[in-house]
Amino acid sequence: MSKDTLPGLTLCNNAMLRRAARKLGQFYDDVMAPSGLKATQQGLLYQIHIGDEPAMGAIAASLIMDLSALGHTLKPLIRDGYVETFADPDDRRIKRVRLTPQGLVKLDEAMKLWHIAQQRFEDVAGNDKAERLRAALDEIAALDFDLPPATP
Amino acid sequence: MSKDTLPGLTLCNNAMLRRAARKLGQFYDDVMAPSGLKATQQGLLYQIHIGDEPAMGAIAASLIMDLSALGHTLKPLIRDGYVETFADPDDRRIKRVRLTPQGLVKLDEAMKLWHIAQQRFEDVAGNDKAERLRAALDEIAALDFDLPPATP
DNA sequence: CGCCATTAGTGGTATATGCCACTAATTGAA
DNA sequence: TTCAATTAGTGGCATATACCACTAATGGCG
Repeated sequence: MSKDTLPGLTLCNNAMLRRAARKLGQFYDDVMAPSGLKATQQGLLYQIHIGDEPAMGAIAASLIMDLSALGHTLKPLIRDGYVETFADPDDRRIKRVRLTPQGLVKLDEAMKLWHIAQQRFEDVAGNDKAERLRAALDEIAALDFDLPPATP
Repeated sequence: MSKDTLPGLTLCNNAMLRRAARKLGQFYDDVMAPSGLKATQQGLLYQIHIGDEPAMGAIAASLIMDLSALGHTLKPLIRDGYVETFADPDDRRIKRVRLTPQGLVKLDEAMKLWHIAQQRFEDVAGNDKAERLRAALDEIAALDFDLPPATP
Protein backbone atom coordinates (compact mmCIF):
# COMPACT_ATOMS: atom_id res chain seq x y z
CA MET A 1 0.00 0.00 0.00
CA SER A 2 1.76 3.11 -1.17
CA LYS A 3 1.61 6.22 0.90
CA ASP A 4 -0.36 8.02 -1.80
CA THR A 5 -3.25 5.63 -1.58
CA LEU A 6 -3.36 5.19 2.17
CA PRO A 7 -6.81 5.74 3.53
CA GLY A 8 -7.36 8.42 6.10
CA LEU A 9 -8.18 7.46 9.61
CA THR A 10 -11.81 7.48 8.54
CA LEU A 11 -11.68 3.72 8.64
CA CYS A 12 -10.90 3.29 12.29
CA ASN A 13 -14.00 3.02 14.41
CA ASN A 14 -12.13 4.00 17.50
CA ALA A 15 -10.38 6.99 15.95
CA MET A 16 -13.61 8.26 14.48
CA LEU A 17 -15.33 7.88 17.79
CA ARG A 18 -12.68 9.83 19.63
CA ARG A 19 -12.60 12.52 17.03
CA ALA A 20 -16.35 12.99 17.18
CA ALA A 21 -16.15 12.94 20.97
CA ARG A 22 -13.60 15.74 20.95
CA LYS A 23 -15.75 17.78 18.62
CA LEU A 24 -18.93 17.28 20.56
CA GLY A 25 -17.17 17.63 23.87
CA GLN A 26 -15.81 20.99 22.90
CA PHE A 27 -19.27 22.13 21.88
CA TYR A 28 -21.08 20.92 24.97
CA ASP A 29 -18.32 22.18 27.26
CA ASP A 30 -18.52 25.52 25.58
CA VAL A 31 -22.24 25.85 26.16
CA MET A 32 -21.93 24.61 29.75
CA ALA A 33 -19.03 26.88 30.59
CA PRO A 34 -21.14 29.56 32.31
CA SER A 35 -22.08 27.00 34.96
CA GLY A 36 -18.46 26.28 35.72
CA LEU A 37 -19.04 22.60 35.03
CA LYS A 38 -17.67 20.50 32.21
CA ALA A 39 -20.15 18.40 30.31
CA THR A 40 -18.61 15.31 31.87
CA GLN A 41 -19.21 16.68 35.33
CA GLN A 42 -22.78 17.59 34.56
CA GLY A 43 -23.29 14.08 33.25
CA LEU A 44 -21.81 12.62 36.38
CA LEU A 45 -23.91 14.79 38.69
CA TYR A 46 -26.96 13.78 36.72
CA GLN A 47 -26.11 10.12 36.92
CA ILE A 48 -25.73 10.42 40.68
CA HIS A 49 -28.96 12.35 40.89
CA ILE A 50 -31.07 9.78 39.08
CA GLY A 51 -29.61 7.00 41.14
CA ASP A 52 -30.69 6.25 44.67
CA GLU A 53 -27.51 7.15 46.49
CA PRO A 54 -25.66 4.87 44.11
CA ALA A 55 -22.51 3.02 45.07
CA MET A 56 -19.37 4.05 43.25
CA GLY A 57 -19.18 0.69 41.56
CA ALA A 58 -22.71 1.06 40.26
CA ILE A 59 -21.99 4.48 38.80
CA ALA A 60 -18.81 3.26 37.19
CA ALA A 61 -20.66 0.34 35.65
CA SER A 62 -23.41 2.57 34.26
CA LEU A 63 -20.92 4.88 32.69
CA ILE A 64 -18.60 2.07 31.56
CA MET A 65 -15.88 3.85 33.43
CA ASP A 66 -12.98 2.49 35.41
CA LEU A 67 -13.77 2.59 39.11
CA SER A 68 -10.58 4.42 39.97
CA ALA A 69 -11.18 6.89 37.16
CA LEU A 70 -14.54 7.62 38.69
CA GLY A 71 -12.90 8.19 42.03
CA HIS A 72 -10.53 10.70 40.51
CA THR A 73 -13.26 12.44 38.55
CA LEU A 74 -15.34 12.75 41.68
CA LYS A 75 -12.64 14.58 43.62
CA PRO A 76 -13.13 18.08 42.17
CA LEU A 77 -16.89 17.75 42.66
CA ILE A 78 -16.42 16.79 46.29
CA ARG A 79 -13.87 19.54 46.77
CA ASP A 80 -16.33 22.06 45.37
CA GLY A 81 -19.08 20.80 47.63
CA TYR A 82 -21.43 19.42 45.00
CA VAL A 83 -21.19 15.82 46.05
CA GLU A 84 -20.63 13.86 49.22
CA THR A 85 -19.95 10.24 49.98
CA PHE A 86 -20.74 7.97 52.86
CA ALA A 87 -20.16 4.35 53.70
CA ASP A 88 -23.01 1.94 53.28
CA PRO A 89 -23.99 0.92 56.81
CA ASP A 90 -24.69 -2.66 55.73
CA ASP A 91 -21.41 -3.15 53.92
CA ARG A 92 -18.68 -0.78 54.83
CA ARG A 93 -16.70 -1.62 51.73
CA ILE A 94 -19.34 0.17 49.69
CA LYS A 95 -19.15 3.92 49.35
CA ARG A 96 -22.35 5.62 48.30
CA VAL A 97 -22.57 8.98 46.62
CA ARG A 98 -25.18 11.72 46.73
CA LEU A 99 -25.55 15.34 45.72
CA THR A 100 -25.35 18.04 48.34
CA PRO A 101 -28.00 20.77 48.30
CA GLN A 102 -25.55 22.99 46.45
CA GLY A 103 -24.91 20.14 44.07
CA LEU A 104 -28.59 19.97 43.31
CA VAL A 105 -28.75 23.69 42.65
CA LYS A 106 -25.70 23.51 40.43
CA LEU A 107 -27.14 20.58 38.54
CA ASP A 108 -30.34 22.51 37.89
CA GLU A 109 -28.31 25.38 36.56
CA ALA A 110 -26.21 23.07 34.40
CA MET A 111 -29.23 21.21 33.06
CA LYS A 112 -30.63 24.43 31.67
CA LEU A 113 -27.46 24.91 29.69
CA TRP A 114 -27.43 21.26 28.73
CA HIS A 115 -30.86 21.61 27.20
CA ILE A 116 -29.58 24.46 25.09
CA ALA A 117 -26.63 22.45 23.84
CA GLN A 118 -28.73 19.37 23.29
CA GLN A 119 -31.38 21.33 21.37
CA ARG A 120 -28.78 23.04 19.26
CA PHE A 121 -27.26 19.69 18.42
CA GLU A 122 -30.62 18.27 17.43
CA ASP A 123 -31.28 21.30 15.28
CA VAL A 124 -27.97 21.11 13.49
CA ALA A 125 -27.77 17.35 13.14
CA GLY A 126 -31.45 16.63 12.69
CA ASN A 127 -33.59 14.77 15.17
CA ASP A 128 -33.61 11.58 13.18
CA LYS A 129 -29.90 11.46 12.83
CA ALA A 130 -29.35 12.27 16.48
CA GLU A 131 -31.77 9.58 17.53
CA ARG A 132 -30.11 6.99 15.33
CA LEU A 133 -26.70 8.04 16.50
CA ARG A 134 -27.60 7.59 20.14
CA ALA A 135 -29.09 4.21 19.40
CA ALA A 136 -25.94 3.14 17.57
CA LEU A 137 -23.73 4.36 20.40
CA ASP A 138 -25.86 2.55 22.92
CA GLU A 139 -25.47 -0.66 20.97
CA ILE A 140 -21.74 -0.24 20.88
CA ALA A 141 -21.62 0.29 24.59
CA ALA A 142 -23.50 -2.98 24.96
CA LEU A 143 -21.26 -5.05 22.71
CA ASP A 144 -19.24 -7.92 24.06
CA PHE A 145 -15.82 -8.21 22.51
CA ASP A 146 -14.68 -11.17 24.50
CA LEU A 147 -13.44 -14.03 22.44
CA PRO A 148 -15.53 -17.06 23.28
CA PRO A 149 -13.28 -19.33 25.32
CA ALA A 150 -12.49 -22.63 23.69
CA THR A 151 -15.27 -24.73 25.14
CA PRO A 152 -13.53 -27.84 26.42
CA MET B 1 -40.24 15.56 36.38
CA SER B 2 -40.09 13.26 39.38
CA LYS B 3 -37.00 11.34 40.10
CA ASP B 4 -38.73 8.07 39.34
CA THR B 5 -39.42 9.04 35.78
CA LEU B 6 -36.14 10.72 34.99
CA PRO B 7 -34.61 9.36 31.83
CA GLY B 8 -31.18 7.83 31.95
CA LEU B 9 -28.32 9.57 30.33
CA THR B 10 -29.27 7.74 27.15
CA LEU B 11 -30.66 10.99 25.89
CA CYS B 12 -27.48 13.01 25.92
CA ASN B 13 -25.59 12.78 22.67
CA ASN B 14 -22.39 13.82 24.30
CA ALA B 15 -22.66 11.43 27.23
CA MET B 16 -23.47 8.54 24.95
CA LEU B 17 -20.55 9.40 22.74
CA ARG B 18 -18.13 9.48 25.64
CA ARG B 19 -19.46 6.28 27.06
CA ALA B 20 -19.08 4.46 23.76
CA ALA B 21 -15.63 5.98 23.39
CA ARG B 22 -14.58 4.60 26.77
CA LYS B 23 -15.88 1.19 25.87
CA LEU B 24 -14.25 1.06 22.49
CA GLY B 25 -11.09 2.69 23.75
CA GLN B 26 -10.69 0.02 26.37
CA PHE B 27 -11.13 -2.67 23.75
CA TYR B 28 -8.74 -1.23 21.19
CA ASP B 29 -6.18 -0.38 23.85
CA ASP B 30 -6.40 -3.88 25.13
CA VAL B 31 -5.70 -5.41 21.76
CA MET B 32 -2.90 -2.95 21.07
CA ALA B 33 -1.28 -3.39 24.43
CA PRO B 34 1.40 -5.85 23.22
CA SER B 35 2.84 -3.08 21.04
CA GLY B 36 3.20 -0.78 24.01
CA LEU B 37 1.14 1.86 22.23
CA LYS B 38 -2.30 3.11 23.13
CA ALA B 39 -4.84 3.23 20.36
CA THR B 40 -4.65 7.00 20.42
CA GLN B 41 -0.91 6.88 19.88
CA GLN B 42 -1.22 4.44 17.02
CA GLY B 43 -3.80 6.72 15.47
CA LEU B 44 -1.52 9.68 15.85
CA LEU B 45 1.48 7.88 14.37
CA TYR B 46 -0.69 6.81 11.48
CA GLN B 47 -1.94 10.30 10.90
CA ILE B 48 1.62 11.57 10.83
CA HIS B 49 2.63 8.75 8.52
CA ILE B 50 -0.02 9.43 5.90
CA GLY B 51 0.75 13.12 5.95
CA ASP B 52 3.71 14.64 4.17
CA GLU B 53 5.69 15.81 7.17
CA PRO B 54 2.57 17.56 8.39
CA ALA B 55 2.68 20.71 10.46
CA MET B 56 1.37 20.41 13.99
CA GLY B 57 -1.53 22.67 13.20
CA ALA B 58 -2.52 20.50 10.25
CA ILE B 59 -2.50 17.37 12.37
CA ALA B 60 -4.51 19.03 15.09
CA ALA B 61 -7.05 20.21 12.54
CA SER B 62 -7.41 16.75 11.01
CA LEU B 63 -7.97 15.19 14.37
CA ILE B 64 -10.14 18.05 15.64
CA MET B 65 -7.77 18.31 18.53
CA ASP B 66 -6.55 21.32 20.41
CA LEU B 67 -3.09 22.29 19.22
CA SER B 68 -1.63 22.31 22.69
CA ALA B 69 -3.22 18.94 23.42
CA LEU B 70 -1.47 17.59 20.38
CA GLY B 71 1.79 18.99 21.64
CA HIS B 72 1.33 17.21 24.94
CA THR B 73 0.28 13.97 23.33
CA LEU B 74 3.30 14.05 21.10
CA LYS B 75 5.76 14.26 23.96
CA PRO B 76 5.81 10.60 24.99
CA LEU B 77 6.19 9.59 21.36
CA ILE B 78 9.14 11.92 20.92
CA ARG B 79 10.64 10.78 24.19
CA ASP B 80 10.38 7.17 23.05
CA GLY B 81 12.01 8.00 19.75
CA TYR B 82 9.09 7.28 17.45
CA VAL B 83 8.61 10.81 16.20
CA GLU B 84 10.74 13.84 15.55
CA THR B 85 9.99 17.44 14.75
CA PHE B 86 11.75 20.13 12.78
CA ALA B 87 11.08 23.72 11.89
CA ASP B 88 9.77 24.48 8.45
CA PRO B 89 12.61 26.28 6.64
CA ASP B 90 10.19 28.61 4.86
CA ASP B 91 8.29 29.65 7.97
CA ARG B 92 10.03 29.08 11.21
CA ARG B 93 6.83 29.38 13.17
CA ILE B 94 5.73 26.09 11.71
CA LYS B 95 6.90 22.86 13.27
CA ARG B 96 6.66 19.79 11.12
CA VAL B 97 6.45 16.24 12.36
CA ARG B 98 7.67 12.95 10.95
CA LEU B 99 8.18 9.37 12.06
CA THR B 100 11.64 8.13 12.86
CA PRO B 101 12.73 4.78 11.43
CA GLN B 102 11.87 3.20 14.76
CA GLY B 103 8.54 4.96 14.65
CA LEU B 104 7.84 3.39 11.29
CA VAL B 105 8.71 -0.05 12.61
CA LYS B 106 6.56 0.47 15.67
CA LEU B 107 3.67 1.69 13.54
CA ASP B 108 3.89 -1.43 11.40
CA GLU B 109 3.76 -3.54 14.50
CA ALA B 110 0.84 -1.58 15.90
CA MET B 111 -1.09 -1.69 12.64
CA LYS B 112 -1.08 -5.46 12.72
CA LEU B 113 -2.75 -5.35 16.10
CA TRP B 114 -5.06 -2.62 14.94
CA HIS B 115 -6.29 -4.82 12.13
CA ILE B 116 -7.12 -7.50 14.66
CA ALA B 117 -9.11 -5.10 16.81
CA GLN B 118 -10.80 -3.55 13.84
CA GLN B 119 -11.74 -6.92 12.39
CA ARG B 120 -13.05 -8.13 15.71
CA PHE B 121 -15.16 -5.02 16.00
CA GLU B 122 -16.58 -5.50 12.55
CA ASP B 123 -17.36 -9.11 13.36
CA VAL B 124 -19.13 -8.31 16.58
CA ALA B 125 -20.93 -5.18 15.45
CA GLY B 126 -21.58 -6.21 11.87
CA ASN B 127 -20.01 -4.57 8.86
CA ASP B 128 -23.09 -2.63 7.95
CA LYS B 129 -23.50 -1.19 11.37
CA ALA B 130 -19.84 -0.32 11.65
CA GLU B 131 -19.89 1.37 8.29
CA ARG B 132 -22.95 3.39 9.19
CA LEU B 133 -21.52 4.30 12.53
CA ARG B 134 -18.35 5.66 11.02
CA ALA B 135 -20.34 7.66 8.53
CA ALA B 136 -22.48 9.12 11.29
CA LEU B 137 -19.43 10.01 13.35
CA ASP B 138 -17.79 11.61 10.36
CA GLU B 139 -20.86 13.75 9.83
CA ILE B 140 -20.82 14.84 13.43
CA ALA B 141 -17.21 15.80 13.19
CA ALA B 142 -18.13 17.95 10.21
CA LEU B 143 -21.04 19.76 11.84
CA ASP B 144 -20.94 23.46 12.44
CA PHE B 145 -22.52 24.48 15.71
CA ASP B 146 -21.86 28.17 15.42
CA LEU B 147 -24.92 30.28 15.80
CA PRO B 148 -25.34 32.31 12.67
CA PRO B 149 -24.40 35.86 13.62
CA ALA B 150 -27.24 38.34 13.39
CA THR B 151 -26.74 39.51 9.84
CA PRO B 152 -26.79 43.31 10.11
C1' DC C 1 -14.16 -20.00 64.85
C1' DG C 2 -10.37 -18.87 61.70
C1' DC C 3 -8.59 -18.35 57.12
C1' DC C 4 -8.63 -17.54 52.25
C1' DA C 5 -10.91 -15.92 48.05
C1' DT C 6 -13.67 -12.15 46.50
C1' DT C 7 -15.31 -7.50 46.37
C1' DA C 8 -15.03 -2.31 46.69
C1' DG C 9 -12.24 1.52 46.79
C1' DT C 10 -7.72 4.23 47.15
C1' DG C 11 -3.40 6.18 45.56
C1' DG C 12 0.17 6.43 42.34
C1' DT C 13 1.58 7.00 37.72
C1' DA C 14 0.84 7.90 32.89
C1' DT C 15 -1.58 9.37 28.89
C1' DA C 16 -5.43 12.35 26.78
C1' DT C 17 -7.29 16.85 26.26
C1' DG C 18 -8.69 21.54 26.89
C1' DC C 19 -8.01 26.56 28.05
C1' DC C 20 -5.20 30.48 28.93
C1' DA C 21 -1.31 33.47 28.88
C1' DC C 22 2.86 34.15 26.57
C1' DT C 23 6.61 34.14 22.89
C1' DA C 24 8.37 34.02 18.29
C1' DA C 25 7.83 34.66 13.45
C1' DT C 26 5.19 36.63 9.64
C1' DT C 27 2.34 39.62 7.32
C1' DG C 28 0.12 43.74 6.11
C1' DA C 29 -0.80 48.42 6.18
C1' DA C 30 0.48 53.33 7.08
C1' DT D 1 10.45 50.59 6.47
C1' DT D 2 8.21 50.14 10.88
C1' DC D 3 4.87 48.69 13.89
C1' DA D 4 0.38 46.61 14.93
C1' DA D 5 -2.29 42.41 14.03
C1' DT D 6 -2.20 37.63 13.04
C1' DT D 7 -0.45 32.93 13.18
C1' DA D 8 1.93 28.76 15.22
C1' DG D 9 3.51 26.69 19.14
C1' DT D 10 4.86 26.25 24.22
C1' DG D 11 4.16 25.70 29.10
C1' DG D 12 1.35 25.69 33.06
C1' DC D 13 -2.66 24.08 35.16
C1' DA D 14 -6.88 21.30 35.51
C1' DT D 15 -9.89 17.60 34.38
C1' DA D 16 -10.71 12.84 32.20
C1' DT D 17 -9.42 8.14 32.23
C1' DA D 18 -6.84 3.85 32.52
C1' DC D 19 -4.04 0.26 34.83
C1' DC D 20 -1.70 -1.62 38.79
C1' DA D 21 -0.60 -2.68 43.42
C1' DC D 22 -2.48 -2.39 47.87
C1' DT D 23 -5.93 -2.22 51.83
C1' DA D 24 -10.23 -2.98 54.05
C1' DA D 25 -14.52 -5.65 54.51
C1' DT D 26 -17.22 -9.63 53.45
C1' DG D 27 -18.45 -14.20 52.77
C1' DG D 28 -17.98 -19.00 52.62
C1' DC D 29 -15.70 -23.30 54.10
C1' DG D 30 -13.51 -26.61 56.81
